[in-house]
Amino acid sequence: MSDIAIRPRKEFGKTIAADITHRLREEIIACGLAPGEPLRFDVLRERFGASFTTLREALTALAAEGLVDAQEQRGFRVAPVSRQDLVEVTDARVLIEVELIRRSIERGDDDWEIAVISTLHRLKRIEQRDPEHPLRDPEWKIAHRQFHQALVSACGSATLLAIRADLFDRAERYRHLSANFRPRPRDKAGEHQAIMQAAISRNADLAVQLIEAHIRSTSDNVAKYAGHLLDAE
Amino acid sequence: MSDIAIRPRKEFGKTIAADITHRLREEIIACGLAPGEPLRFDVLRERFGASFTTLREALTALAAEGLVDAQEQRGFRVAPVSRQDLVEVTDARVLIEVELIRRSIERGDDDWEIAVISTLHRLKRIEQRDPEHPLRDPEWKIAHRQFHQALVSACGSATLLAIRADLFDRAERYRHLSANFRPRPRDKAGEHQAIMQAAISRNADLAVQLIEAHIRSTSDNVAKYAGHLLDAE
DNA sequence: AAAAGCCATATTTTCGAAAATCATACCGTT
DNA sequence: AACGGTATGATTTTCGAAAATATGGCTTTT
Repeated sequence: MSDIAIRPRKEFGKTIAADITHRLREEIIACGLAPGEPLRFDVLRERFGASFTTLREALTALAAEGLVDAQEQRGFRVAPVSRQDLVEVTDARVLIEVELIRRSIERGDDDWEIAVISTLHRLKRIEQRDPEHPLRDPEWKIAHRQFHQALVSACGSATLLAIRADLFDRAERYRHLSANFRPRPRDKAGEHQAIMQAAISRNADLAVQLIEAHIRSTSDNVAKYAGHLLDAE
Repeated sequence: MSDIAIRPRKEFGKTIAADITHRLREEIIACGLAPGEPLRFDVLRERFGASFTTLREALTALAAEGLVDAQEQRGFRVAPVSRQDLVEVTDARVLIEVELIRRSIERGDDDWEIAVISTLHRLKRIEQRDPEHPLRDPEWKIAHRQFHQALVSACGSATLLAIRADLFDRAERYRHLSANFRPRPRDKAGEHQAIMQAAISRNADLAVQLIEAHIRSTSDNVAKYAGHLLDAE
């Protein structure tokens, strides 16, 4: 009976390094670690309970994803934010997401349609619980991510999906950055619904147009409500 | 006088991990480490003279670039090659490179033009030395990379340039893979010249068309002459 | 003979100490 | 006071031993 409720030191089957990478990623995206903040090993060691080298491995991986900034011989810090970076991430997302939506609409089968519909359904359910502050709900975040993931999942390119995933994470961090200052969410539910319908009805041009507007308006909102955080560096 | 000719254990100002990452990357691209080959720490330790954890950090970084395949609890191996992966890399390169060429042509200033012209000039000079086997010449590889880099350097997006660089490396590995079986290089010099002229004369449509043909014909050549290496896995 | 369990060995993964490097404060000189 | 150099403490980076995990062969059982 002694082993009840002992939290496992890592997820099953994973290395500690992979687990730390995951936890650090989530924390950076959620801005629990502020942009530009130095990531000192003493602090991380205490917070995550891992050794120097394991942490170093995790930070190296996150640096490749663009969430951490590695400064040779001077340690790591959370990747800074800036208007320029926000614009770059947004443009890159549009370029790639538009292409992947087209390919998915062209290639998607029944399973794809089901995935799109069901992930949207779950997202709506969760939104009904707390319509005011969806971003604060971890489940909403997951469901939102999964819906967008489902939309492009039939594109057929693991390579582009991996790139897309990294950009999505970087964009999500910006959303979190502005979440505390944004008066109230716009009608995302309606936008998601429209995107889903365009995709399922195989109207690629419309779906692409809606997705681009969706991405850009999210980005514009960040620039509008978190602008003061993007300039001061 | 005792310190003459002692090779420094690392490049100036860099960490050992960054140095090892660089050397491993070059070796994988050049197929000195074969696709799919297991990367055991004993062997790497001897070959690169670094410790477990330093090597691990390098391998983690290369895994994020798609040159190394990390298998949880079962070590690392050189990323395998396949027809599917070649197609994905090629398509992704076309998508991104086309966009970056357009942006560079639109935004490039005098310095950009000079960089394009001078990197092409150097490339041609090197090609004259050994017109038969350019890929075996390390200087040609560098010059070739720099010419293509110069073409897109004015695009204004560090984010997309970083993605492009990773894809370029992955594609270059496939070129090396087929280099030993390819009878003789096609007229790359002429293609590069035409691309340069289209770019400098700000003919975006033509430049894009030429770049896409350039990338795809290179990929087709790999599939043609290294096909036997892409299926057997 | 095939499958399942078990042990021994090979290999990866993690750790904290030690070395290397950087940042800062101090001191002497101009 | 300003500057340059140097010592000191803080922090990162590297290392090889030790722990954890996987692999392959051997034995036993069905």
